[in-house]
Amino acid sequence: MYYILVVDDEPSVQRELRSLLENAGYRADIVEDFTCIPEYVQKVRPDLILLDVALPGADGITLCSKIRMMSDVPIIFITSQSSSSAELECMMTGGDDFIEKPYRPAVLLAHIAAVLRRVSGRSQNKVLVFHGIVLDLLDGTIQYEKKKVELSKNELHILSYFFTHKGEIVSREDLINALWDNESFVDDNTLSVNIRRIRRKLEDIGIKDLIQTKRGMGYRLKMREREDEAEGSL
Amino acid sequence: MYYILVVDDEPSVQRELRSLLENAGYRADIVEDFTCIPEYVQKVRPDLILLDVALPGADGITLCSKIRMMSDVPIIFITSQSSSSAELECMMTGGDDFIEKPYRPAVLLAHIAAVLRRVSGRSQNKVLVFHGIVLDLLDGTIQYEKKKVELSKNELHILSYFFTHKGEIVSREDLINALWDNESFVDDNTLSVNIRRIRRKLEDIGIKDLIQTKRGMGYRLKMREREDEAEGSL
DNA sequence: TGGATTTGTCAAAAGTTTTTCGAAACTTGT
DNA sequence: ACAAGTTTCGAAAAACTTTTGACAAATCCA
Repeated sequence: MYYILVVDDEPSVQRELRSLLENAGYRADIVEDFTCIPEYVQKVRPDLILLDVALPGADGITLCSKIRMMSDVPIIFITSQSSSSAELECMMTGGDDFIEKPYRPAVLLAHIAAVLRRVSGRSQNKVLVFHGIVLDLLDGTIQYEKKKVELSKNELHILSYFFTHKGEIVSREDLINALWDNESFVDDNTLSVNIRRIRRKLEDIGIKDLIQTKRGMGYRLKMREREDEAEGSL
Repeated sequence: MYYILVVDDEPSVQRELRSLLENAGYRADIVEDFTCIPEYVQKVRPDLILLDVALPGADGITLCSKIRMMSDVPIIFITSQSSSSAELECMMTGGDDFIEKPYRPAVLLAHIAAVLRRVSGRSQNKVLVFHGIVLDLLDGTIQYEKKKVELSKNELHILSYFFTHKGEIVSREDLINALWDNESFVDDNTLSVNIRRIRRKLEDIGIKDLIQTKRGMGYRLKMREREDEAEGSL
């Protein structure tokens, strides 16, 4: 799970970014004490920094160059006043990307994912997120609030099917077709057992009742009341 | 000297970009035959691609995804009509950056430099590091805390594949393709044996459980869990 | 050429995951 | 409350994948 540091002074932006990032499966942290950010960065070692260009007291560009003296962490600048000379300065100071407000949340996430992809040595990030539950397709794991379990091939396959059909009722038949592509005549019960094993693993990490059964129809990922449209990262 | 491929159909833009890039110390090359760009990229191996989103015949986004199927080269999109959904699509398809026309030349150069700075760390690096384990590609050795072993060709190849796909599940098939690029029909078990030999050597220098097997899916470099309380040493 | 190293193959063993089975638990309609 | 149909559950068998050791083939290097 990637750890992103947000450096911005406006409370509304802070909240907005935090929820956006966390819903996209990142761990987000807000810094407010701008004076000792470079030291802080060195201490907590984030995977990426979102840095507001205009900060009260210190400006983002000097901050960036100070951070650069001690760390190579990727930095994405965020700015409200779009000026190409500001952009130039940001990029020359060691910034990795530059995004203007207002931005579409999904676009910001896409840029973050692109930078992280380059830096991490991982290829494309393939993560599906649902209510803070992070299903990592490359990794074959599912994570919820710091707890993580390994998934087997079937389990991963089933869960990814659910995560790409959030909230829909998925019929047993659909699942069976998705898993056992050709007709290999699996007992209908086989699916039940696979579901049960998934549910057990989910409980191990504190998720219960995620997969609901709709008797006679199939299964469904539980929709929670708090329904914010979070765009997943790539 | 970095080698940049420009994919754009307008002669004026071509000239402009060529002179801009060459004056900045890059080697620039213009492609016009859009149909076989992926193959061309694979052949000439540029360090970066500037890709116009709107091309006659083929669009930049499909082109990008085709290139991505065979190469990890950084791609910067250039567009004349600024649309956030186009930007989103570009970034999700594997693009590294997105720049709108009209741009200030210096800004474009700054973005190019930023992307190259990130990538150069990877392609030019002759050593790959992971959790204090140092894989020396030139030397053909792997080292961990003063202890070092020599690796054979296969072993080096496999390990470097893992080290460039940290934490991902790498399928046996991928590994086999990476090692025996032409179809020489190696026994599937051959890979297992090579893995075992690597594991044995790793154990000799005190590394155990680095290569995990995900049954039915492949292998994976063990990712360290991020510790929550960052114990910084200032 | 000859010896050492690396690489590929085989078949048996070890280990996991997946499937199957029957019984229990649950829903729904009458 | 009962019957009929679904779904869950635990345990054991089955199926499958990977590991292992031994050996042969291929390659490398003096």
